[in-house]
Amino acid sequence: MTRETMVTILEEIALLMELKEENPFKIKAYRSGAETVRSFPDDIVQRAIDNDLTGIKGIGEALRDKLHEIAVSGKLEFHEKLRAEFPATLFELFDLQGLGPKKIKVLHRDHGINSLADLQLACETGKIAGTPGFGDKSQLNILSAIAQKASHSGIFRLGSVAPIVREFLDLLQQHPDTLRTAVCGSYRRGKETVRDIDLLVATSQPAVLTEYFTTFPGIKQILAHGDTKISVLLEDGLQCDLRAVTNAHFPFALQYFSGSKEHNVALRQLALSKGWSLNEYDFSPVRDDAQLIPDVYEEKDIYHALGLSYIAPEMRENLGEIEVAQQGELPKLIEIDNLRGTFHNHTTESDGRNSLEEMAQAAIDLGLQYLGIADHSRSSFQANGLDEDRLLRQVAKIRKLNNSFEGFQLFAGSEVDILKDGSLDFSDEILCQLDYCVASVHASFTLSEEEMTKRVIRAMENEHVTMLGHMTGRLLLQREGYTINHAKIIDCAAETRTIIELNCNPKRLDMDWRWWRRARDKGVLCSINPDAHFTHQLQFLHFGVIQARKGWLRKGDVVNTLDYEEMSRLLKTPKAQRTVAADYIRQA
DNA sequence: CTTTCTCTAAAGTGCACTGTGGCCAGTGC
Repeated sequence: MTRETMVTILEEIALLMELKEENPFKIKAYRSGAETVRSFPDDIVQRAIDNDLTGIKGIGEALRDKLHEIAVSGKLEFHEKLRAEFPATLFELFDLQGLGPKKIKVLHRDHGINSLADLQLACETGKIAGTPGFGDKSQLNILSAIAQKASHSGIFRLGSVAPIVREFLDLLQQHPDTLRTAVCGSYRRGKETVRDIDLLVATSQPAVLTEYFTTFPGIKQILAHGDTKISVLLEDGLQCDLRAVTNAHFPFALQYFSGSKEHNVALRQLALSKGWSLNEYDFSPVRDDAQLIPDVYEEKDIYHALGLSYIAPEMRENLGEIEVAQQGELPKLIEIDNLRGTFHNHTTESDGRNSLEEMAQAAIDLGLQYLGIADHSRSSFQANGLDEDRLLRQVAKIRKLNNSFEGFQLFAGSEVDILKDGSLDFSDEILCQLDYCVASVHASFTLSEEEMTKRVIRAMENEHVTMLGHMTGRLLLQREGYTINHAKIIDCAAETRTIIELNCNPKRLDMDWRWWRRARDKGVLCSINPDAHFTHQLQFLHFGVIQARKGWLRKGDVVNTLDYEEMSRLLKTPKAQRTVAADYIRQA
């Protein structure tokens, strides 16, 4: 019995109750109960077994008894009965944009739709249009939502595969015949989404290692199993390949399988110019006048042999990195250790799940010198946004709490909504009482590109807007971002000295890495922000640093590498005069 | 279903957008 089982059952009950159109507050109670269980800072399973849940906020009499039943027996009769009323495949429909419980219920009841496949067929044959509440447009929208979902199948977010990669590398490392291990592919390059995991192991016993790999947890199906390569499908549909090579071939295999394909093609051309061919095993001479091939022990030796400085995997997209490496002018990329603090974090005051004090302690534990709090503003009702009174009380609380820290400080801020017309959710009189402010779009996503760009530019022109939050609002593999003219926003950020956030939530990673080089070259500063709603989400910083590296950012391009004193000074400087601060950080 | 300065009773995020159907209902944030 695990905590996850308890959470899953409660969440499924909520979904089923939605289909049955139960009292919405009842449904909400199950959802919040699930969230409480998920983030409970103690052994909730044991507490449930002992029936010791009384007094936990969000868990009343009914949930207490149900959780006890789950913890003791592994299942819940109430849940099983509820589940028997609907086919399990009906849940697939909840992933479709635009379909909620009410519409799904109608589709199920009036059309016998039980699965995604049923729905697609019904739409394609024109059976849905004409149903009360559905017209031609709805039918088309459903089809495009289905296509959208299909286009995401087999693709995974960097953040969701990271734990599996860590676990598998660890298991490989434990084997006595393992010499070296590495993860390659798009994961190593830090792409925001990946299609598979490519693992590599150096060993003199390749067949033993590929056999060992079959015992790894979570494998659903073995797609191919040879002596040096094995390919498996994991339970969630993610494909994972392992290649076992000799220690001598390891650097070449690592380089080759890390890609990108385009980067490797360019590299091979470079090798040819020296009279060598390059593949996943080694360099070999292809002409009589070939230059002498140097020894290769590590991946960097390959780059050096080709007359290049070592190119970090994140940069290997053939976007100019080879030319720059030839000139020996590769940027020294930012590293996680360079960060001194971070902004844009939530607490229980809005929709975060940890208190101000817990968030501060977590930041201290990570070794940060400062943490910026930025709870939602009043217009974000869905996120329990703060009104002026609550915000000012929070500011006062932060000021008081700051007296109790040594070598650490909180910055009081707000994630203020950018309203439809580009005005802000709080007046300047309120904003000027904060240490900083992140401005973000949370509603009216469907404006035209021109209107959206104008809207955001108006917000950035405000003296109190320190930084722009998640540039496009995208949710990777889930929702397209709103359309906005990145180039114009970047220009405006440079002009107004507004910092642009690199939101590290693995679902967002927004602004996209493809734009950062341009921003950097215009002199725009980046703030790597976790958008943490839990203490453990401060660890998202790790993903943000990888994206920053993909965007060629250096320590000096990232504002939260400044120490507390420098950061404090920068925030107190009027925006127009921050040129100096920006130059200063650049030299640092 | 849970909480509560109405504690055996009532209140519990509110607005914008879309499409449909006739001025509303469902969805998403």
